[in-house]
Amino acid sequence: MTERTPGPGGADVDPLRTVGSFDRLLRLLRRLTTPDGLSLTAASTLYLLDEAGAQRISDLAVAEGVTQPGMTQLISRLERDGLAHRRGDPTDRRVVAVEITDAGRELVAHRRRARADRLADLLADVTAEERAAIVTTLGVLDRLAGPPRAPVDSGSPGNHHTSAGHGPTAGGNPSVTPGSGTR
Amino acid sequence: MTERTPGPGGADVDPLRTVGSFDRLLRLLRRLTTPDGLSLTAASTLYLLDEAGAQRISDLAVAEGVTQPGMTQLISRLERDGLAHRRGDPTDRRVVAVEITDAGRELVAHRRRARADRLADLLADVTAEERAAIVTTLGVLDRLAGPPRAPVDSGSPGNHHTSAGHGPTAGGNPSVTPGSGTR
DNA sequence: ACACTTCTATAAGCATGTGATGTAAAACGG
DNA sequence: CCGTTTTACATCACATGCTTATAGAAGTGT
Repeated sequence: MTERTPGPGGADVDPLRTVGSFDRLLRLLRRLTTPDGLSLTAASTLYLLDEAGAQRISDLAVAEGVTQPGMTQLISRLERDGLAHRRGDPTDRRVVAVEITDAGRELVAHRRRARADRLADLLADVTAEERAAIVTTLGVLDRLAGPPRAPVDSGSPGNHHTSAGHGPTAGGNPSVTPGSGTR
Repeated sequence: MTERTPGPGGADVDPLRTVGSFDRLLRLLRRLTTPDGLSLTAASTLYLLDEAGAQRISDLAVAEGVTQPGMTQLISRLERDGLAHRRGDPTDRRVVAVEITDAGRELVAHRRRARADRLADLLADVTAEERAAIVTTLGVLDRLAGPPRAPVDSGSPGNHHTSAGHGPTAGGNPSVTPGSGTR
């Protein structure tokens, strides 16, 4: 409420100021990582398994943006901890379907609750108006984070990537196949 | 707990839905990590050095939420890469003042620009209304992420107007002294 | 002078990621 | 049907970035 943003059509987010906030956000996020001993990737993977059901390793790797060996190892760790397990696919014996276990589901649920509580706490200090703004912002984030956003060349050339060089999204496509392709 | 039903007929943030968005945000963030080879902590530390000037190692450790040895090592890496350097403090020869170098400053500036550009790109797909909402949200974040600067033990009693009772800051206080871990 | 504290460094270990390779199963081509 | 290629996963060697435990040097108090 302190800052009444100018009306529609006008002024904008000041990128520099925004970047500052972004830094602080990152610092904040780094802190609330894994209250329960799961890495970000591990947690995210578990969530995915919980929501979308069994998945093959390479798909998980793509979804989480890590390499296939990385995902293999992550799954091994999850399996070791009893949160997921491998199940062979009878129709194609190369693939491994990874499933979340009951323990995993429980952990996910617990985490989710804890996080919701925490958020609720934080939101207690926030006015209704601000809350509305947050809801809107989250919607935007959903939009931006949801679809992988078609890469550069597929269509309109007007899309200039400023930081083209080594895209931050460079990791964006770690390419699941390390050895076989590039080279 | 924290049955935060926002009172006066305001728009409500549904914690569960919010948590979902939060997950997606995390996934997004993990991807845009370090386009230029810096870890989150390294980047954050550099920013701090850039903004606040020379700092002693233990202060940096507290500020970044890592242990003192961790910070010592991080500084060694930054030094190795020419982004920061140690400078002895003549008045107290135990301490080491860490300073950012010109190269470090340059990198920070570059990163900041790149990030601003990227943000600008993203914001291109956002309506003015949504932008306003984002600005408001960022303000909230600043408020929430900014002050909690006074963790537990340091100094003045009665200082804790922070989230004393219910420690949502769960992992939040690694504390510079190693011995105090939960576990 | 001596014990105590403070600040940094070093050592050893763990978790998590990468790239290069190995290997079995499936898909293709003749 | 057999050989080659592709696909899907695993394994190995290594790098990073943390952690705890501990050492050691420099201030402080008595």
